[in-house]
Order: sequence, then structure tokens, then C-alpha cells
Amino acid sequence: MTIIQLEYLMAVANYGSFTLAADRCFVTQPSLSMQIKNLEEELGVTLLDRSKKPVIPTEAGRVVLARATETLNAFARIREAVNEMKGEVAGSLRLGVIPTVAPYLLHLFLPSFAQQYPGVQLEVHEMLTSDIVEAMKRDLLDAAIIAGGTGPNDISEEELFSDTFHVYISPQNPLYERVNIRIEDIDPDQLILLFEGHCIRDQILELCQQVQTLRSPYSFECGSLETVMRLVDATGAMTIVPGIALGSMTPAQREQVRPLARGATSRKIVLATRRAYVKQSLIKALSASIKEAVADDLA
Amino acid sequence: MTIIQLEYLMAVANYGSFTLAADRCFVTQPSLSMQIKNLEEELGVTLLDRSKKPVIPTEAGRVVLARATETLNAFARIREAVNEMKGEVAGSLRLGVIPTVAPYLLHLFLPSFAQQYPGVQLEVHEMLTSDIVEAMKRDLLDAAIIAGGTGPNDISEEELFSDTFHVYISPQNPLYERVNIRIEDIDPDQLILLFEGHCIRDQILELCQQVQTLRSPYSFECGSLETVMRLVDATGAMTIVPGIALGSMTPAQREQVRPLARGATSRKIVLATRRAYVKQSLIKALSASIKEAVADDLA
DNA sequence: TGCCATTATAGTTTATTTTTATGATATTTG
DNA sequence: CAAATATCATAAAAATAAACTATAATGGCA
Repeated sequence: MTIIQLEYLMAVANYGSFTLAADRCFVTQPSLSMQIKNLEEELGVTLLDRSKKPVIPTEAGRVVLARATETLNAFARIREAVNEMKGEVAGSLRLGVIPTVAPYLLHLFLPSFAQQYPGVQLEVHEMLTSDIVEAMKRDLLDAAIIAGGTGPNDISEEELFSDTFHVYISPQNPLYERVNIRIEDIDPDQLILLFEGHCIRDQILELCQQVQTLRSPYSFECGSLETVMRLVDATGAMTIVPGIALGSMTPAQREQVRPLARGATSRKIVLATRRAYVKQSLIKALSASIKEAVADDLA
Repeated sequence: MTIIQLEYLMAVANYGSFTLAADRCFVTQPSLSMQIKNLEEELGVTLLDRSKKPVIPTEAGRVVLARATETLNAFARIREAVNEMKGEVAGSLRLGVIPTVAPYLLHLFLPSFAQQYPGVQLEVHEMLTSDIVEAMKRDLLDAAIIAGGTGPNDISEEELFSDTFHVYISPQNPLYERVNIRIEDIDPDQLILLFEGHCIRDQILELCQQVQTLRSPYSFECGSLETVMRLVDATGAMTIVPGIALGSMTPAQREQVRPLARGATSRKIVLATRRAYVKQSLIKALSASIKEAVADDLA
């Protein structure tokens, strides 16, 4: 039994396929198959049910996987502890970022982070919250930037900054002249939102106490805020945008932004990690970098 | 970084010597030295201070060792979990047994245990409590049979049986005709005990409220109860023997045994293991075997 | 300083792991 | 239903890693 065998086993369990797992482990499929076979022989049990597609662990496999996860975490912590002792921040970090944050935040901290920590290989994936949660469970992501409270309990959150909601409104809209807009003033039929899956959509609906699925005539499959804003302009409607997006708007777009009256109209943006995760020093560095970048941007 | 490297590192830390550690790992010294060197190179830190005799871990070494212990425990638990799932009790178990129990207990359970669990390789070491505690700390023993309450807190105890103290008295002694003997009747100068280090000595002294070191004319360096009993016979003195020893006495010796009056004149014999230790299924099997054997012996 | 014990290094052998090539099996699709 | 495709297993060769033997360097101690 070796660490590599455990890693291969976890990869197969995560990807549901020997071939794909081998790819991701940067070895050929026979190498991986052999190691899994050796592990099964040594333990005297079948760990994976190859008859199913995707390949799933047997009962024994699940037991071993649970222990293997602990072992691999403890193993990774060794290197982690040494790095921390040396004061080095190094390694790779796979980061998921939700689409309503990514375009407005990444450019703020990525360059300075990369410069400050040349030993860190940061891999950013723009993903919806649900995909992020799934990926973290399957150990395909080390951390993620999501809205606070939208993930499950076994993911711990560290607040990065608070993000206030604003109204982006078409000049043709009757409410355009208002200095600020109250939630009660918003006509749900005039509100264009991102398609389902974006957590900001749910947060806004909750804010408007429109818990049921909104079906406005303009409920297009808008994948980005930019698209939503263009659609707002074209239709005379409005939308709600996160404060983080304001910094990346053109002066003309900025003219169309109105503050939302009343408190509690904001979301917390957090750095989410699996509890008891190992790359603590990297995550600490990343968190500090982002907070600093956001503070600088506001100033 | 491999599991083997971590095992080698732990071995050197435990034995304080590359050569000895290599011996115990069943490899040659250069093999072990190479692996340690590779580990140090990969982590980029020196783990062992070779200038000291015995070799001691550096600060980085201590950090790595702490994590490595966790990793190796988690690693061992994988096999453990599989064995438990298969209902198999297999593996090796290094057991320490105190000298006042070993000669009277081992033959009771060892044969039936070996027969019932052919997959278990049991290695028994007769050792004093202090040596047992030290050996368990250094992971040279998996479990031990000791008197309850004589070990440190980080060792957990499971009671195996209660062992009542008796008086073994020379026929020449004035108290020989008594049916039972009270503690107060015992003349400390007539009491022969095992040499210091045997926990039973301390327990008896405490019983007799003779906390100070007893200095009878017969305070020889008696290493075994058998020797003490012969000395008792030769000098007309007496000693205190554990009940477990009665079963192995000759009929003539048995004649010289008197019960000790008053309660609380017994010790608990326990199976001690490091907390959070891994070989749970083996230890459970051993414990059950011993309890059964002791019960059978009394019947 | 020289001896003894201990660890490090070099070169060789052995063992293990990986790869390439290919075969077997199951699933999908025309 | 059969051909095509995808996926995992197996076999032999190549590459890599680990072990051994022999020997050199080092470090304490008389």
C-alpha cells in the first residue's frame, strides 16, 4: 500500500473512470489500473465496481476512501507545515469564482498576488455556486470565492468584503430620475435577472420577496451581467448589480446606477474552503491579498 | 515523499541512531540514510541533527515527525478498517507485560489466542511498567498488560480482571498458623519484596502505609516472585503475592498462602493502549481472549 | 593523534513502476 | 443485429527507484 495507490483510487472515485483518472494523474491508464489492482490484492477486497458506469466504489471502497482521504490530508499537511515553518508560500491552488464576482475582482488582486507569491500556481475557474460545491466535494477545487451562506455546512467561509446591491436602470425607465430606488418601487416585470443558478438571482428575488420563480417577458438566459445591462438598456427595464461591478463600468453605465434604499441590501463575498483543509498558508495569503486589493480599489 | 521515508524518519527519531533504525526497519544503513536524505532534500530542510549522540530531530524534524505520526496512524487505519469490515483479525501486535503478571497469565490465554486468531503475530515482551510506558511512547509497543493507574494519562486502560493480594508466609514464621493475616499484623522487617521498579512493590508499600523506602535485611534484588518465595522459605519471612500467581504454585507453596484480611487489597490488571491507537480489532480480540481465559481458570 | 563508532557516498544489482501495444468486454448506434 | 466505439485488463519492454556491498568521511573519546 502506497500513497500513490491511494491517490489513484481517489482519482477514480472522483472522476468515475479509470481513463480519465489516469489522465488527471498524468499517467497512462494501465499504470493506474495496475496500482489499483495491486491495492485491491494487498487489501484482499474489491474497491471499485467496474461494471457500473461511471465506475463507483464498492462498500469496502467507500470505507477505504474515507480513510484514504484522512491519510492524504495528513500527508499533505506535512509539506504544509514545513512550508509554514520556512515562511514560504508555495504550491498550487485551484480556485473557483462565481461569475458575478470573477470579472470585477480577479484583475484587482491577481497581478499583485502573482508578483508577491511567485511560488504559487493559481488556477482560476469561473463556475456557478452549485458546480463549485460539487467540485470542492470531489477535491477538484481547493477554495472558492462565493457569496456567504450559499454553500453547505461542511465548507467554512472567511469574509473577504461586503458587496452592496445597486440598481442599474434604463434612461427610458420612469424611475430613472429618482436619486435612489426603494425595493418596493421595483416592478418585478421590469426586472431582468441572470438565469437560474446564479446565486445573486436568488438573493435578489428574496430581497424583493418574490420567492416564486419570476417569469418576466425578458427572462432570457443571461449568463453575464454585461448582457443583462445591455438588455436593460434595450428594453427600458432595470436590474440589480453588485457593488463590485461598479468599478468596471463605463462612465455612461455608472450614470445609470442608483443606490438601493434601506439596509441589508448586500451580500457577503467569502473565501470558502473545505473544513480541515490543508493548504492553509496559501489560503491565508490569498485572503490577505484579496482584502488588500479590495480596500485599495475603494480608496 | 513516501510512506517509507516517513517510517524511516520515525525509526531514527525513536532509536536515536541511523544504524539501529535501519536494523529495525530490516534494511541496510545506506538505504535508510539515502531515503532520509531524499526526504530532507524534497522538503528543503534538515530534519535530523547528526552531530548529537543520540541523533535528535531538528525543530523542523519535530514538526514533520508530529505530522508524520498522524499520517502513519491514518495510513495504518486503512488496513485496520478493511480487516474490521472483513471480520478478520490479523496483523502483528507487540505486547508488553509486567513481570508479576507475565508468568502466571500468558500460558492461560496464549495457546487458545494463537489458535483462534492464526493471522495474528503476537510478540510478548516482559518489561517493567516504566519501560513499557517509555516503549509505548516511542511506538515500540502496541499494547501492554499493566496494573491499573500506574501509567500516564495519555494511555487508555481497559480492565481485564481484578487481582487480589495474598500473603505467602514461611512455615517458620510465627504468623504461619493464622487462617488469615491482617495488614497491621505484618512486620515490615519480615516482608520481602521485589526490587524497585516493580509496581506491585509500590502498591504493597502503600497498602502497608510504608511509603518510605523499606530497608529490611532481606531487601535483595529479587527480580521474580519465585525468587522472593524461595527467600521467604529460607528466612522465615513473608511476602505478598498476587492472586494470579496462585494458580501456578505447587501444592506445597499453596499451603503457605493466607488471605489478606480487609478490603481494597487488590490491583486491577488492565490492557493499556495509546489513545487513538489503530490496531483496535486486534486489541479487542486480545482483551476478550484474556478475560475468557482468566474466567475459565477461576472456574 | 589514533582508534572506534557512526554516517555518507559510489557503483552495482534488484525490484518496482511506467509505458507501449494489444486483447477482452460492454455499450452505443446505424 | 452487427459494426463501431469506449473502457478496462493483460503482457512484455523500458525507465525509474530502491536496495545492497564496499568504502570513504566524520566525529567523539582515550
